[in-house]
Formats: sequence, C-alpha cells, structure tokens
Amino acid sequence: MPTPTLAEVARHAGVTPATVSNVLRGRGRVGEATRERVLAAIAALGYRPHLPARALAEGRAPTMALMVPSIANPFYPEFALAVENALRNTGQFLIICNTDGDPVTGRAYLEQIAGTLSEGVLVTNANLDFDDLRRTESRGAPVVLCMWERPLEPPGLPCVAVDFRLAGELAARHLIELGHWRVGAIVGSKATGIHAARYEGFLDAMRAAGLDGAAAPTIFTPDTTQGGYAAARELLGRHPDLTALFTTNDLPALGAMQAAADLGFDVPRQLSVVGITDIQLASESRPALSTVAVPTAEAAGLAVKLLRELIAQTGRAAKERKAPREATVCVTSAPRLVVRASTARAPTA
Amino acid sequence: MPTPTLAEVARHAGVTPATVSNVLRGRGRVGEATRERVLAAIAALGYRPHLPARALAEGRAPTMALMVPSIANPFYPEFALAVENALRNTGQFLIICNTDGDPVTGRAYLEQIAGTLSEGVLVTNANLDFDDLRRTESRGAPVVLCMWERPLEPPGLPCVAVDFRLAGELAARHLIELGHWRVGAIVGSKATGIHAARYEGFLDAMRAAGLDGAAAPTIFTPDTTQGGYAAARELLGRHPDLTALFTTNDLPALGAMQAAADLGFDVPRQLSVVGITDIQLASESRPALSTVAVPTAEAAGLAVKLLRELIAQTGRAAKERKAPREATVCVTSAPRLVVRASTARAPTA
DNA sequence: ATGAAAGCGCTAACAA
DNA sequence: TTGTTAGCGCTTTCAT
Repeated sequence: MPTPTLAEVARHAGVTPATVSNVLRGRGRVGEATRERVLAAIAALGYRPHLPARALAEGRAPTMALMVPSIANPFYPEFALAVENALRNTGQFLIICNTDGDPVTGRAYLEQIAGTLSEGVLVTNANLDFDDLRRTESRGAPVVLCMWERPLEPPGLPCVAVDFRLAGELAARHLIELGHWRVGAIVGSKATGIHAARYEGFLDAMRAAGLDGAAAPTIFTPDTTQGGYAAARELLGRHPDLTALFTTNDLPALGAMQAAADLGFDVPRQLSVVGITDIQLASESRPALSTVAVPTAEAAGLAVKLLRELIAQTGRAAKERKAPREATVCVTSAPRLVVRASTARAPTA
Repeated sequence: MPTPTLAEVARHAGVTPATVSNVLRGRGRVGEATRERVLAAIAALGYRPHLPARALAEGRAPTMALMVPSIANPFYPEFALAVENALRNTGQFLIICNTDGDPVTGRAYLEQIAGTLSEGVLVTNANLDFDDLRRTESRGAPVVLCMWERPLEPPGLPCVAVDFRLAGELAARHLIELGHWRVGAIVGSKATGIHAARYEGFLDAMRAAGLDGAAAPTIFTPDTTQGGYAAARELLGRHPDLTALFTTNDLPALGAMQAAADLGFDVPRQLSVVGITDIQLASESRPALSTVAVPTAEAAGLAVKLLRELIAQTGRAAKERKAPREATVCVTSAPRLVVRASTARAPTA
C-alpha cells in the first residue's frame, strides 16, 4: 500500500483536505473533536506528507545544496556533516554536489537545482564562477560562500568569513617562537589563489620577527596530500638546511610529513611541520600534526543560518525584499593554535 | 526575475504548455517550425524546468537517499562520491542522511523522505532496523543494501554483496605466507556483528595453514581508528610476542599502526599490520598500509543500477509489478590483496 | 469551526 | 501537429 494522500486521510476522518492540512500545520482554528478524529485517521493510515507537493504549494523547495569540489577530500565531509546537522529539524534536506573543481559541472548543478529542487546554495571552494553564482542569486536562490578567507575584503556575495590570514600568522609565529628561521613554505594554491591570505599571514609573522619571509623558499602546489608531498620533496631536496615547513593546509602538511619520512627526516627533531585547519586526520597522523584549528563547524552553522535568513527575505513569503547587502557577512570566532607532535624547538646548528 | 514557468514560455512562443512540454521531452510529434520557436522562447527566457513539479506530475521523486552512519567516517565519502557519479545525468540528485548509527534517526529520515522526496534508498551500515526498511519498501520506495558482507546468505532485501569472508582470508593468508603464526586479530564489530564474515575468513586461512586461529588473541572493538588503537595497545601489551595484527577494516588498522608507533614497535620490521577495504588513507599512511582492496566504486555503481531497476518495476510506470525477489542480489568482483609497506616477513625468533 | 475552490508548475491522455 | 482537460498532493484565501 503506497503512502496515503492527505485527501484520503480527510475522507477517512470525514472532513475536507483543508481541515487536515490545518491540523497538520496548526493553522486556522480546528475543533478539538475533529482534530482528534483527524489525528486518529493520520495514525491509522500511516499518513506522511509529500514533501515536494508541499513545497510546490508553498512556493519553497525541499532541500539545500552544498557545492564541494569532491566529498572525498577529507575536509568536506566534516563540513557537510556540520551542515547536515544544522539542517536537521528544519524540514529540509541536504543535496551534495561534487563539482570536481570544474566550473562547468558546477554550473550544470546550479542550472538544474538552484531555486527548484534547492531553495538555497552553500558554496565551498568548489571553483565556481562568480557570475554563475550571481545569476543564481538573481533567479531567486540565495547563495552563501562558506569559507571566505578575508573577513576584511568581502567578495560581494553573502559569506561566512574565517580569518585565515591570522591562521597563517599563528602558524608561522609558532614556528618562530620555537627558534626556527630557515623555514620553507608550501602554499596550496596559485600565488594569487585561495590560500594567499594564509601565506600573507606567514609573511607578516616573519616580518614582525625581523625575518625576511619573502626570501623563504616557497612552493605553490595543489592543495592535496600529493601536492604537499611533492612540494616537500622538492623543498627539502633544494634546501636540506630547512628546519621547518609552513603549510597553508593540513592535507599538504600531512603529505609533507610523509615526504619527510620517506626522505629520512625525523619529524619533529630535525624538521617541524605545521598545518592549518585541524581536520580529523591531523590528530590521527604519527607524529600528530601541529596545526591552527579553524572553526569549521561554527562556520557551517553560521552559513546555514545566514542562508535561511536570506531565504526569508527573498522568498515568496518576504513582505518586502530589502537590500540585504548589509548583514551578509558572518565572521567566525578566531583560529587558534593546536600544538601537537610535529613541531619542536629548532635544532641548534 | 525569478525563473519563468513553462506556461510563460508557452505564451511567449504562442503555443500551449503541452506543446512546450512535448518539445522539452521529445514526446509527441511537434512541427519543426514550432519546435524552433519554442526552443527560442526557452533560451530567451532562460527557462529551467521545476524539478519537484515535474516529479510530482510524473509520480516520481527527484532524489535518491544515501543512509550513512556518518559522512565524516572516511569510507563513506568515497562511497558517496561514487554514488553521486553514478547518479549524475540520471536527473536525480543525492541526499545524504547521517544516521549517527542511531536507528531512531534513521527511521526519522525514512519516514520523512522515502517515497516522497526520495524515490529510493541506498543503505550502508547505518545500523537501520530491517523492519523499518521493509516498511519503507512496502510503501513503494525500493531499498538497496550497499555492502552486504555475505554473498551466499542474502538478507532478504535487495543488496549488492561483497565477499568479505574472502577478503579476510586473503589478508590472513598474506600474513601466513610471510611466515607469521603468532598473529593477533582486531575485529571492528561485536563477535556476531557486521565484520564476522571477515573474521571467519581469517579463521579459515589459519585453519588451512594448520594453525589454531581460534587461539589467536582477538579483540572486538568499535570500527574506528580509536577502536583499533585501543585494541592494539591491549593486544600488544598482553602479548608482546605477536608478530602481526590482522584487522577487519582499514581504520582500525591505521589506529593499530599508531598504537604500534606509540609503543615503539617498528612496523613492519617487528610487527606487520594488514587491513581490509583500501580506503584512500591506506596508501597515505606511513608506512603505507597493506590491505585487501574491496571494489567499493563498483559496488556503488551496482547499487544505483539495482535501485533504478527496482524502481522501474515498482513505480507508477511499471506495467505489472513482478516479484523481484530473484535478481535482487548483485555480487561485485572479488577483493584483492594490495601489498604495501606495513607487512613484511616475520622476524625469525 | 469547517468547506469549497483555486492554484503551485508540470505531464499525460485524449480530442480536434 | 497542436490544444483541451485533468490531475499529481498539498496549501490557502475566502465563504459559509
């Protein structure tokens, strides 16, 4: 027996669909007696509301979309879990869109589901075209950038920002305080790419310590374990005297540690490695990775909150769509250093 | 300007909605001239079909649901990615349901979306109640168990089965062939739990080698890195003469390697460790984990395929719903051993 | 307090 | 070849 419809419940209870709908949503006045009868019918028939139909009638959409480059990249599942938790009990569900880092794939998703299946879109560094995102917005589906890296330079789209420059600075400062001054940098993006702010933080810290950060051996590489691995090999090969590696993300940091292990470097005795983010893996590696923890779960929660607010202002329900350009930037709490086993005092030359 | 409706496109093209619908789906004959006009109108207005409305009219649902205990557990994102890839271009999207291993949470998801938002349900070891699943089925939403561990003992629900007993046997045989005979076992479930078949494979291999597997020190522990870590510490503490650890899953294996490292054991020189599954992390650990690779991507593809077939037989479209009890068990190709750096010849006593 | 009716955006017979 | 008419399951005025 397929799920009964609201109409069948109504018939069973001897009322009209409107009444059933009313008891279901607590709208309109309903007599105590009939309410009970309706509730009984619902229970008896095992009625469950048809979400798409309800959404259609309400002019809403039953899901939110989360755009990620690849859910298999260890950062995103953690983020997705937090998003899903935030969504729980809102009556909306989470659709995962893997863009593969390809703007065309990303656009295809937006075209298909934004505003129809999904009421709003959460975007992580999925390499989407900003024009596509703005078009999505203008079609009525709010967009929130989930991990914007520069709180002071909003992107012109609603976002939740994390102070990644500070994260970079904290990581570098940690190294410096341990006495390191020959430190290499592994940046998980192009020079002007997504990790630039983190690298700037590194440079700031070096400068503050009277060191010439710009002279530090630096490699720009893909933001992956493999990228970090390759970069570390190259860095360590060319500059065997380095005592520490600054890395803009945990995955490359983990890769760098593997490279160090394969090269016979003792981490942290001969070489310190520090990352940024504090994904789960960071505490599970051996040696455990020292890193700068970033409030990802908090960011996920804020992103969902912001998205829902934007929807409330935009949707059919909105009285007047006020220009929301104001409060569309949330900033998370600050990153903080987590010292584990991959960093130690610089070896005295 | 919110997305235009099909009716607006029709008006713009000077035809009726039915005609637009026809050109959109290639049904019914449409004159070449009008088709062009309609296409032009679609392009001009930037029309995009409203997925829930379409699904409602078609009597389908616009998504598939994937039930996982936690998307943050490293195995599931890999599986989810494969599922999403298999779904791509089917016009359906993937909803992630984290059950947290809690049957009640799982039931809540099924109640809400199975058959309404989601046309079918893919289930991994999310610890769901089989009665709930059967009820879901009987309400018209097909269910597929995605990683059934015993091809020879189907569960009474459609499933794709992986020969995990064989996986366990291969892992154990590998150890035996390397000359290990004092091997401990770490099982990532209760004795009668999900990993029992893998453990049986271990016992089979031991027996075949004339060893008393039942006498092997064994610990049943949660299927996590931490579980493996704790189990290995205990095992190694009580039996410091063990030369190898058999593990029913990669995560506990990785945990066991960490424990070994913390205890000062040299892996693989003093201690070999082998896992099962071959998740990405397995090749990224140091030493890289020897393991038995299981065809997860293949399983994901088969699961989606099977689910779609079941839907085709069940849906409103089905001519006659034939009893599908027959072909509802897919078996993947066999697991295979992947030797990496965590296993070596047993040290000669 | 309840019912009647229209409509959300789309599809699918069936007519013309 | 195209248009007409219902209807998918639900919500929501507006009457009664």
